[in-house]
Amino acid sequence: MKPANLKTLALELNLSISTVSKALRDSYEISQETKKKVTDLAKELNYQPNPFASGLRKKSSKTIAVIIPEIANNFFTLAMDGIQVIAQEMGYHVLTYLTQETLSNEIASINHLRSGRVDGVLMSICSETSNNSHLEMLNDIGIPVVFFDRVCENLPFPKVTTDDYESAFKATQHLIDANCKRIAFFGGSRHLSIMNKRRNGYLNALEKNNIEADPNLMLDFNDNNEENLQIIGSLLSGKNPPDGIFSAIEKLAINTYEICYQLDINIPNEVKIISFSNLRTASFLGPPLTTITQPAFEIGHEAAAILFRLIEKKQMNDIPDKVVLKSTLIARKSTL
Amino acid sequence: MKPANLKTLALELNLSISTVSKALRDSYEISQETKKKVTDLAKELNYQPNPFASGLRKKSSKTIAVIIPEIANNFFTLAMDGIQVIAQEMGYHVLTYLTQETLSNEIASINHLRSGRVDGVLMSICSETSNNSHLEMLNDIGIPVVFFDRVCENLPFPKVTTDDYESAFKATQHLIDANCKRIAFFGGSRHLSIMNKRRNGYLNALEKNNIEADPNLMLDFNDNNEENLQIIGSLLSGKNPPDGIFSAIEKLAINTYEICYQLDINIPNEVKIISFSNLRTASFLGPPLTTITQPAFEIGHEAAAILFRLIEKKQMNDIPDKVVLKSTLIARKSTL
DNA sequence: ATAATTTACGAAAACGATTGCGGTTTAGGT
DNA sequence: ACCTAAACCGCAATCGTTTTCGTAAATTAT
Repeated sequence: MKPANLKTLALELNLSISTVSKALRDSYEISQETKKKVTDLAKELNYQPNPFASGLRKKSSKTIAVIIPEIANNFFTLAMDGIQVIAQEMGYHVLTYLTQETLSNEIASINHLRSGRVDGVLMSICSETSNNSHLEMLNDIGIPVVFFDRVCENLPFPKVTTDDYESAFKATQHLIDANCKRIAFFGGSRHLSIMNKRRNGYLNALEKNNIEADPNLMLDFNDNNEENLQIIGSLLSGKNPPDGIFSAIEKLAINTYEICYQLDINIPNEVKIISFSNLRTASFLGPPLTTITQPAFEIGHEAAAILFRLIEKKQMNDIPDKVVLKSTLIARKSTL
Repeated sequence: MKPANLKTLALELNLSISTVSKALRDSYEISQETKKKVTDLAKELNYQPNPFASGLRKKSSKTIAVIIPEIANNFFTLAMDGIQVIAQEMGYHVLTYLTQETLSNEIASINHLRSGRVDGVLMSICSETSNNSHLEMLNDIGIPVVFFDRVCENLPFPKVTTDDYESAFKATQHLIDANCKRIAFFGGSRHLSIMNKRRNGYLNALEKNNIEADPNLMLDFNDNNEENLQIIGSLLSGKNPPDGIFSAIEKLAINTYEICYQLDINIPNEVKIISFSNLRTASFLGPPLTTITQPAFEIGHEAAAILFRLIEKKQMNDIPDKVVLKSTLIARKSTL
């Protein structure tokens, strides 16, 4: 059964297509009487405007794109939830693109958006993104963009993040306060500004406590899980292992648990662990994991809220350049 | 900067719009020479066909919709990953709609699809969905649909699920083998066929072992987390508590852990737990949780694969009515 | 009663890509 | 030299909606 269109309605009501269109959009040019007849019939036939036709004509799609590295990740899942909630409220549709931490995918995704498919973009860059010529293209296109979490610092788009530096500082201080002497940092790609901020927070906390940073304890991990397990394994089973670990990535904390279980290393007695994490089961791990928990839902929600303001060009005056939402340190047994 | 369109290319090359269009679509009517000139320029100007224009004309959008109850759920997240991977491969875009377990949202989402916005739909129904007049509408529209996990049995769409009955049977048998005498079943909405299958697997396993089912031990939960915690709490702290729990829903198992921590109930000594779950940290919980793990990624991937076959009308002969992928029982300490 | 508005609607041109059809050129056959 | 057919390309309609503009009728003002 073909869906009803303006022509159908117009024919049925002996009106012109343009009148029907205007009636549905509540134009002042149309009488109340006619409007009622039109909207009634539209409801009866369950008329939905063809999004391609109106998109073509109006050059707006009521659709946004979300470009993220991965979805099977508690942070991004929660952020996505925050995005979806407000998008649904505002009557927007959400297209998702996963880059799988791969630059070529990121470029391909952005290329899809050149054609006006979406009215705006929410984005968290992938770990391979070092130069940003493809991101500058977003600027050329002139489409509203808001970065969240993994932002690109030197681009003129609003950014929603958490207080990475401060949180990392606190996390490290927390380990120091727990009497750790050799604190390792588990980080990710050096291309990501959030990683550098977290690393700096770690370094400055060490410095403030007159602890010399040991390069052997600062590890950068990539996306290869097997390799990461090996690296952690050899660190923990080697000589001079750390007695505290600050993981900037949730996955690495879980990997560490796995290795500790394998090597029968006691957490927190032999090594304490704190990690950036949105794991809902952090409290029920063996032992419960001390976490820095980002307000992931709120980050997504806020980023989307800003994007919609940009798209609808309302309150353009108070569009913030940066929004920083605070993470919370939740102390649990893994650092006791 | 406006994106290039056919007119731009045609003007630049002194060709007609139709020639350019045909050249890009590799039509036999166009000479190799011209094709090369056109594709070269298209690449140079980074031409992307306007999706609204071609969607309007061709009545196809290269887009699919995924309608799921929630995204902050390990199963759906992984399924989503499986869907995205194949969609990206096939050059399709993915629109996501979350119903938040609410029927009205489900109806609203489906209504959005009446207008040809998408070429196909992947769907897992929400727990409030009892009657399915709105789903039958999908049939009227004539759009390809594939159900996964939470399927609607009496609709003529392909369904991808796991072996819910058998897995539930095995799970219950596993508890019986672990010497549990009073085994509780934690389920969800009775509207969902997968819940009924899991409940039946539980009941039949009891029956086969000559254990009489105790209605007080069969609990149906809704989406209210606080309430659920209370119910579990009063069950476990009441008289005649269960010595084994089979949870058909991951969230309820986590809730149970929370209550056990609160009430200082020892798992597995006082109560053993097994749960349907895609928790990546199941092995590291205190104690590690015995799980029935669904092949979530594969379910999403397979459902999407079938949908694309339907959309592209290829191999229509061997479109399966049902695909059942097996879950695996992974025994861990919570049932030791 | 006539002029000036206002109200209510329709005609038609966009938006950009696709495609059937018709037309022109070129090559090949006789 | 003429004819045929293949190769190559452009015209124009089409998809459904939006929007500008024009205009008749109804209302108000003079």
